[in-house]
Amino acid sequence: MDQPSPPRPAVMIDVARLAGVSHQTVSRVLNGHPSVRTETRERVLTAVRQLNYRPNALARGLAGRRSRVLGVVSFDTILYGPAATLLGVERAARAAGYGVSIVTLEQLDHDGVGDALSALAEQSVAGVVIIAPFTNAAAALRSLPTGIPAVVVEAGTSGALPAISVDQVAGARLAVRHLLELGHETVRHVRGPQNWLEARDRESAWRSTLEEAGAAVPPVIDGDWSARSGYEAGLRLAGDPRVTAVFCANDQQALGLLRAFHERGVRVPDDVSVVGFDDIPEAEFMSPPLTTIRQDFDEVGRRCLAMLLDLLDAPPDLAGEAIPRVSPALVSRASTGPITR
Amino acid sequence: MDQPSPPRPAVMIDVARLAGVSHQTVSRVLNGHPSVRTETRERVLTAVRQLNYRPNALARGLAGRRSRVLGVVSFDTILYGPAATLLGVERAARAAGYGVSIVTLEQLDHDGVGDALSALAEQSVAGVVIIAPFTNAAAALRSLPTGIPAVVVEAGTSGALPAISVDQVAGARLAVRHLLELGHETVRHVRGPQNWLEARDRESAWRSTLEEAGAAVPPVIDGDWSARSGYEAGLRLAGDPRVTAVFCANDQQALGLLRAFHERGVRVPDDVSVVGFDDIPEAEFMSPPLTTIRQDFDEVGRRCLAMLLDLLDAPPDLAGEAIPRVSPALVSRASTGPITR
DNA sequence: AGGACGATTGTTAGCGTTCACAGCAACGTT
DNA sequence: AACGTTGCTGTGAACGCTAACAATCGTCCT
Repeated sequence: MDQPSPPRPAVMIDVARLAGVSHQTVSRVLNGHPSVRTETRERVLTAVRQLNYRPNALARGLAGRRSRVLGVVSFDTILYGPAATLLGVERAARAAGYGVSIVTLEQLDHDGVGDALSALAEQSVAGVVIIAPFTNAAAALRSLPTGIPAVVVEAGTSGALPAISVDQVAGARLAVRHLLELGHETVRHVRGPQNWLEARDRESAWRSTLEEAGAAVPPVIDGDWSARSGYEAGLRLAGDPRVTAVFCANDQQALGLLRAFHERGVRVPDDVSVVGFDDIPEAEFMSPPLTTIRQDFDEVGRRCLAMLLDLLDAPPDLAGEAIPRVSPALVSRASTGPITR
Repeated sequence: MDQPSPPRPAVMIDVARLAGVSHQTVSRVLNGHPSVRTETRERVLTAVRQLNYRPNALARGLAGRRSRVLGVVSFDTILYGPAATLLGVERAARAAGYGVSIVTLEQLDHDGVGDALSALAEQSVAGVVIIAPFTNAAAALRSLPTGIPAVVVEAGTSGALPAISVDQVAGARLAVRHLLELGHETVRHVRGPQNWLEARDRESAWRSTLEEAGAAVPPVIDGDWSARSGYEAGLRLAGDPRVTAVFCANDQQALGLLRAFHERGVRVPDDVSVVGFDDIPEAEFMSPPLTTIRQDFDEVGRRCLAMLLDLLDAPPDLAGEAIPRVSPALVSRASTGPITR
């Protein structure tokens, strides 16, 4: 506050002048180039501090190759999963010194992803993370403009692009096994929207786990991710005395289901056991507390960013790499119990 | 797919050559400058399409004044409010042709905001939206580097910077009045974390509404935004027969409270009425469905962006402007009812 | 001792745009 | 006929930085 700050922020040449060196030397210091005398480096750094100099990212990006900014294509950032993943990615990116530019898709379609991608390309992002796990993703991704390095998060079995995902199949299996082991003869499933890969994975793992166990596979019940869809499923299921266990594709649906059961006098877990998926912070405080499958979205974000950074350094054979999977875990709470009728 | 796409994306000079004009004319066409002959404009646009040219935002930002990218400083993007606001802002920004760069704060402190802001300044964003409604915000904001236009969202009574907010006071008043009108003699309040402006506003409005109505003001109960804190508050309150109405600072807390009441055999709304705040999508499916205060975050996002864009064109007297407030609404559901004991 | 070499620094040229300032017609004015 | 005006277009110089190369110096090797 002593000196009136200049209206125009300092630029590299100002630093150079103050330190008595050329602007290129300043650049070298800032980029950690090895061959700079220690004394010179000190002098430059002092000048930097004195002028409160911050390099201009735009100019950097224009002149150099890469732009210290990553793009993230996301979908419904109010949903817990995408929001948590976005946060994880953003954190990891910031830790690695990258800025993050986001584009939220309005709808899950081919063009949407294409547009988002080219909007990001326009901003010359160094790479992109795609958190848009819908079934047509692969196709849209092939239209990646000018080969920006990209990593897909949460996609199921993709293949075309480097991907990382929570192991949905393992998660669904945990849920179904848990219920079967409690003595339930079979398990109903309220699935998620069919254009989400996660929803498909969870459904097919539910089906195959039942089959493996020799249990009957009852009809699946449709739903989107909303509590409302769970509620509606619950109303339908409440009348059926054969139903003793339900596996919901996410926790919100489970909440709606619990609500419907409560309304209809179906007791949980005495009459019916319920399992969700995600372990949202609220799951523990539902009535009753919800048994669910926990996903570590932060880990997903970290791993995915590590992957992208690798890709930036060495953009090699993107084919055939195994998709790293983060393991989910069963969190057992009061909404599930042994069969009693 | 007919022509092999060139490895290097087209730049302005390529377009110019193809159209047989100078690069400056291309620039003029792209920026909608009036004095370009229609025929020339057509020729340029055709070339643009043919080469699939997209202007480079970095170069644009460097050369021109403003950079078609807005910064957003946010806090806990997993919370419903911030996530919804972020989405609203992002949508509005995209609609206005702006990209969005985000920085999520790890913790709510002065330095955090300062760092976030200078990280964004480094990227030469045209302006920033700050969704970090903590009580020290004003101070931190004054340290805005080099006067980037900024708008604050969700802040309470700020003053230093242009702001927009949901009218927390009106919302809390709606909640308390609703309960009083149902015949409750007074209303307990589970408040939010004290460093959030919203939490303070809701608490003080709760207090003043009670006072205005001549009702006793019982002690406030501490909480953060979490369901857990609501649960703990619920356990404490469940033993007290004088408690007939509770106003929670958000819906998650209300969920926890409902859980605790259910566990302790307190019936809602027969024994105690409960009101939340936010109207998260799950509120309708809690047991019982939650009476709450709905906030229109999308509207907040839109209004706030409009404000910022105004600021970009004319950065005038930022002092003393009244803070536009978005009105919340009461959504009455089964968790509240007339007093019965 | 002559020259090659490594370390350190400076110089020059871009990166892809926009901005400021010319040009250069075709037109009307005095 | 000489001179402003207006409408359209081109030229050169930024913007702030990095990349590639040149320059300088002291040191090491034969």
